[in-house]
Amino acid sequence: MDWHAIPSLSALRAFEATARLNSFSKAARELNVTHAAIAQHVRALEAEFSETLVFRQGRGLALTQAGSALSDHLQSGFGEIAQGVEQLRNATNTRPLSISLTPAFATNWLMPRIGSFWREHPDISVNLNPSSALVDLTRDAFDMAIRFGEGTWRGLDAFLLAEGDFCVVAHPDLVKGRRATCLEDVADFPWLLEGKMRERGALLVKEGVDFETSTIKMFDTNAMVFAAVNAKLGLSVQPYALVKDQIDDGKLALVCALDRHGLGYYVVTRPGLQSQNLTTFIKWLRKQV
Amino acid sequence: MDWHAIPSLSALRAFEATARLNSFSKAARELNVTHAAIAQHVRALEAEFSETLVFRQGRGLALTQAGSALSDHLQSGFGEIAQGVEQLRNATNTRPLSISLTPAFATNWLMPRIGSFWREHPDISVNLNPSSALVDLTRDAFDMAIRFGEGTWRGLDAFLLAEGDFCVVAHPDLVKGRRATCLEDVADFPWLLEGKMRERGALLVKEGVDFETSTIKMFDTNAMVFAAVNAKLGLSVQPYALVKDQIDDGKLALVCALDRHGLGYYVVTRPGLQSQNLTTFIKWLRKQV
DNA sequence: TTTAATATGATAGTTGAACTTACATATTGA
DNA sequence: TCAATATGTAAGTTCAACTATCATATTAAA
Repeated sequence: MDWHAIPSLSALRAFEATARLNSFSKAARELNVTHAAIAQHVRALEAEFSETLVFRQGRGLALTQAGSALSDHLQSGFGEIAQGVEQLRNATNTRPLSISLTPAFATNWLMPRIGSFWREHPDISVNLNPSSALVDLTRDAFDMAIRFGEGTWRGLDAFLLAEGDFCVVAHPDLVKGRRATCLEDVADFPWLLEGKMRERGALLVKEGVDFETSTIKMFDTNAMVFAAVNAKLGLSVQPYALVKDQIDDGKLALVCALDRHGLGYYVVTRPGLQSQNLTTFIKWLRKQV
Repeated sequence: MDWHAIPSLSALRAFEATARLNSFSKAARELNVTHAAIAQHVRALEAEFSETLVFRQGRGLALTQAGSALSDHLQSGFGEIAQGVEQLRNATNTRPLSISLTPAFATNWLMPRIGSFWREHPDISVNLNPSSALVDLTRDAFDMAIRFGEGTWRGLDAFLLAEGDFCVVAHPDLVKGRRATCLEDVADFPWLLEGKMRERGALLVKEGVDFETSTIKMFDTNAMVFAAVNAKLGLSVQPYALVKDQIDDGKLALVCALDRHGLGYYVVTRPGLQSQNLTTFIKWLRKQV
């Protein structure tokens, strides 16, 4: 593309409208300017090409051969551009919201609630991508992510969705008949830990748990830890937000809460303007907490 | 075409270059502006669409899916426009010069000289359209006309190419042995007149010719008048410019010159800029007189 | 023919989109 | 760690684009 060969795009736009409507005045009304602006542009084009493009015919204008030829190309070219712009606008409004989140948060927090969003906004489709891997919102075309952390991600906006305070939980049957309100009460139960989550182990050490004398069972995923807890195999450390629902329902027993440590689940977005659909979804999210 | 749906064309142009070159800096150099100007345009587009179009990748930039889709349309659209502009520029420089002139001037003045123009400018083709009818330079797509008259045509530029002084000519054989330097000397010869040219008859009356006592032969075209003169049938009134060459060659005899009356052959053009080829042709014309 | 409505023609004056300047920050390769 | 080369951002400037205005041209209806 040699941009030097192309005269003022505003002038070409003015001429395109003039050619299509056979009138400066009509073109001016379409482009929301005065007829003088249009006429100046068209005269400038004629000077640029040393070629008459339009001439007076009665009340309006008619195209010369040269003007007609140029107009054909302009209509086709600008049409293509308009189409591209149109497609982009449509795509922005109709494509599914793409959201990256951790599998545990998806399973234990979002899935039980997402039905309400779908009922309220049946026209907005949401594409949930559970993955522990960090993603680049821009490169991987996610509109939003829900991440566990301290709330600081370079170059991204984030706000706290749910506190990340950890707690110890067990199956109600397992601790039935026990006081089970502090760690000492359940010191004889095995610990069920996800292999990757070393920080949760460290947290327990800080709470006075002695791994030398405790039984420890490791699992690959948090989903397997939950399955083990439900099988009454032992105790698990989980963010309170993830297990609150099941505790309230009596499906899990809360053994004890651990100290706050400043972590939490954050809604992470790209800075700047957000699509209407994303704004709607985030508003809904805030209503859930 | 709904121009309201299309954002700033300058911004689209900036984005097109950015997308093609994967760099603000390169786009800026191509468009002869600073990188800041390009960046502002692209950011404005992103805000307009609420959609990221480019993101940093190493030293340069990469396109998002949305950016890539838009870029495709823009390249195609702007390409079409560039092509139209290019064709128009080429057409202006390569299409034949189209010139309207009177048949008599073409035959008697221009044709004997045009060979020299073709030799000097073999690349410029000239389309001569002999016609007595007045033409609209713009509507009929003529670059230029040569017309006989007073030099004032509304809305058109004109300059005098050759004086239009009339003279009386005859075949040399016809007036051989006569003094033939004034009208009285040849009062007994017939007048050969073109039917339409009543003003030339009026001119003769003003010169003292008595049509009551003279023989008059009328012809439909000036070419037939010339043929009749060459057949030694009588006298003819012609603009001096048209017969000067033949008088100099001895092919015609000049009987007498008539009074000046302010008419002449004019080069008539549209006001404003002229194509290079037309300028060249007009320059050559002036050299011939 | 006159008048009213609606065009284009032309130009001096105004304005804001586009641009430059300037400095900060980020990435890469030597 | 430094030099080279990007992008990020904001304040300030400028000129292309636009408006306002008046003149002129065309058409249709009175």
